[in-house]
Amino acid sequence: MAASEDSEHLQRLFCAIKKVIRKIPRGHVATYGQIAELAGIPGGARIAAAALKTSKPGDQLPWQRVIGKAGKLRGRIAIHDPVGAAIQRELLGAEGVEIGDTGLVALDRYGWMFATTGGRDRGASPRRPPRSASKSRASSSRR
DNA sequence: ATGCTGACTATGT
DNA sequence: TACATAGCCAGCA
Repeated sequence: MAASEDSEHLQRLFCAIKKVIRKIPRGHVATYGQIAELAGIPGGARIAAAALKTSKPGDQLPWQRVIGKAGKLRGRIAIHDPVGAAIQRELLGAEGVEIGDTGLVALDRYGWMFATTGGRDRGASPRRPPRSASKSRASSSRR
C-alpha cells in the first residue's frame, strides 16, 4: 500500500485543502496556516497556497477568503494584478468583510473559527471600529 | 537525485 | 515599526 499511499496522499492533501477552504463560512476569512493545519499539514501554509495556485477558477474555491496571517490580502493575482486585488476586496466587502484603508482585514472580527469560537481574549470588544477619526494618533489605540 | 522556488509564518535586529 | 533571515512542506526545473 505504499505506492498508492503516495498518490492518495497527494490527492488527499489538495482535496483536504480545497475542502477546508470551501468550509469557510461566508463573511469570514481564514489564513493559510489555519487551512493547512485543518487539512492536516501544520506549518504547511505554503502548501495551502500551492493548492490554490495549482487549482483553477473552476474549482469553486473562494480563494478570496484566504488571506495572510497579517490580514493582508496575498495571492499572485492580488499582487500581480491590481484589478484582481480590487475584485477580492469587493467580493469580501459583499460578504460582509470590511477591509481597512490599507487593505488589511480584521482577523479579530472575520477570522474563521476565531470570532465564531469566541476566541477573543478577554473582553476586548470584538467589534471595534478601526479607524474613525484618525488624524489624532496618540489616543488610545493599543492596549 | 539534488536544489531552488514559492499566493507563508515567526523571530531577530 | 520596518526590514532581513530562518524554518517549514511540497512542487517543479
